[in-house]
Amino acid sequence: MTTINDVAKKAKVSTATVSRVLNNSDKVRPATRDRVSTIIKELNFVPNVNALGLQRKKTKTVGLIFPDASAHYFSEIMQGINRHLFKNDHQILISSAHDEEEEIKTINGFVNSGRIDGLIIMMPSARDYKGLIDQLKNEIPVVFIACEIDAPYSTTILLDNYNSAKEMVHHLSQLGRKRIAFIHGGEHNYDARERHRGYIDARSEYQLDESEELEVMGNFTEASGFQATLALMKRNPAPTAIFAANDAMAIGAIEAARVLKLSVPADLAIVGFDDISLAAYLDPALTTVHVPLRRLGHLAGESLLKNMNLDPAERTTEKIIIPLKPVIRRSCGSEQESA
Amino acid sequence: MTTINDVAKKAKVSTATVSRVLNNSDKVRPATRDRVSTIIKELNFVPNVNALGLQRKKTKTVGLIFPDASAHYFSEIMQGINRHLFKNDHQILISSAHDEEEEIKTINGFVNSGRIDGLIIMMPSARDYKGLIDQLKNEIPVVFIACEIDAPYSTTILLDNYNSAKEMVHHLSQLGRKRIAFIHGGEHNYDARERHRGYIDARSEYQLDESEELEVMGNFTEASGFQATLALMKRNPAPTAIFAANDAMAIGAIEAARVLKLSVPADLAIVGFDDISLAAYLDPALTTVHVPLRRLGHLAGESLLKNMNLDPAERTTEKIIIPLKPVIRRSCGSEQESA
DNA sequence: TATTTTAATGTAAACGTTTACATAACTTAG
DNA sequence: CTAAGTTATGTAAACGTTTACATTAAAATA
Repeated sequence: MTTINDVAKKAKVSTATVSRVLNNSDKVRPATRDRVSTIIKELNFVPNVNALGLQRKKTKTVGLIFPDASAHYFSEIMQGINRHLFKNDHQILISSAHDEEEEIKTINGFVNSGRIDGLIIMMPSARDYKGLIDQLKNEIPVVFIACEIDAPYSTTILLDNYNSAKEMVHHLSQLGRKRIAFIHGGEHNYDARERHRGYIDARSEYQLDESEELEVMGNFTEASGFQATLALMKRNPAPTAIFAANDAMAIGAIEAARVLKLSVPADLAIVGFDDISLAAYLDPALTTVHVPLRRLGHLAGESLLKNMNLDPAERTTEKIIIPLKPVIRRSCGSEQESA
Repeated sequence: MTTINDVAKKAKVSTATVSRVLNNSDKVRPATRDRVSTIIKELNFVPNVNALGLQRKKTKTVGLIFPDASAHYFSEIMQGINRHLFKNDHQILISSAHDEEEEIKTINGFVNSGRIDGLIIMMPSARDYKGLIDQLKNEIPVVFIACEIDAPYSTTILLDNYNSAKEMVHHLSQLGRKRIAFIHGGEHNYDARERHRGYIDARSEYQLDESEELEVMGNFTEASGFQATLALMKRNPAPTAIFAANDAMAIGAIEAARVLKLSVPADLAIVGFDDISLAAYLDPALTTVHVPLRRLGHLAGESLLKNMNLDPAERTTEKIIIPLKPVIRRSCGSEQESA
């Protein structure tokens, strides 16, 4: 590996001068600058990041902590983050942890080792983060994605799950469905809980059937949506619509309806949440809520970078809520069809 | 940020002793060790990675270069890699690049900046990597995933696309389909090309219709599968089966069949490739080829780590080909049904 | 041309670790 | 109790940068 010393020697200047050329700071005589630049290219010299990090206390790297489930969700968001950071010459260090304890350890390591300048935490299952937040406070800027955390001096980006869920239930009720079941995504998932909350509130607001047996727990997989639907259709009276907390479960629900020889949407309306790319290609095309994952990622990257360039004292506590749009297709039994 | 100096001072020892405790190397008197350890915990001291990297010339970090498309594919593989590396206390630095030039620059930066100890390159579209390989040679160990590269002293992990595609075509022909169309995934994608090659060879081997108009180009999206199918069904005579190079396009094909009022599989058999999680929940359930993405990632991580622990001189050129298994469901018109 | 001012370059310390080598503190043996 | 042998600890250089400060070279002025 070639170092700044090799360059300096070959160019017959001091390392200071090479450094100045590299950072095109100060005044360097054009002739010298050219000579040094040529040699840098000649030797394919790239400054050692460890030395840089040590000296500057900045690494141009941001950490990204994510859950080891929900692959689809995750990778889209990450692409959004990455694209923005890449443009701004920053790298991403990723880590996924199983449980909360492991996670806190990881974060601690990231932050205190001088490895990163900023952190994005995507942990829908996060609950008790007291210790963590104290850690972070004033160390480096943090962006939380879909976490229920009141951390001062950080950014939190949330989806407007609650209102969209309400809206979806409202839409179903307008279509005459009064007995709407809900397949939950998991108690420990923030998005799932919010969607559920929207469902519950909408039921009472729009005077729908509020019986408890219309709610069943799933885990965001097709299989769980399938099982949940089989269970739900044994209720008496059976639901006339099913709202699954994500598209995967809705797909399982559609398959279950097929097995039960129920026509969707005639006998049973089914709607999902997420708007995965193939939702439009299902039979029937799935009514769902569109979630702009790439944009979410982009916002996260942008907000983080902005805060990284700010004095700790200037940082603010920010909460960004991304509004979501229902996408009406056939599976809800609606006449209209949107793009 | 607390440093080894703070610890040393507080424990009234030299930094050397603290270092020895940290690396539990050498002999340190138990009493001293305890005292130092206590203070390390007390101060929540984490060694600075930049200083470590500078000194040790190892960063416990591996780079991961991936394409900015194929989110699903990518994130599963990454999870596989991550899980293995996390266990072995290594971090992952990711980067995705748009074009080849940008990519080579990224790799160059990664490698020559002392940022990483190993590199995993996932670039199905990679073609001409001469310059790159020369770069890498003997610098750090590399694993290529789904790249058509003959790089000495590195590991290449490939899917057995070719044989599985052949097998799938064979299966269709056994079911009496003689006019099998193919929806290509993209000329610049290694996996897509290999699947196509398998299709072509199978056609001639099993004496099927070899007309060129049975091949159409797609781009791995549902929409392209949809369009491709509409086009294919205008052929005269029309194909009796469609082999899509991935599941997303197969889903588009199924939707197209629906629009054309064709029954699948009765009028038209449709098969895909990948076995995404919802393939089993489609109507009809999709016959496809299962690709063990997590395992692929795991293998990549394992192989890389192994090579990182080897002397450059001891490294070998390795090529791992992962065999794939067809998953027979309803969409091909087969009687049998597999798990 | 000699002197002052300004611009370019060099020197060396600092960042936070590890580690070879030097030294100090114990043990053990005589 | 001293000398020799161990074992534990300390000192300081090294890793590859940046940068404050010192120095030298060039330009401007008298």
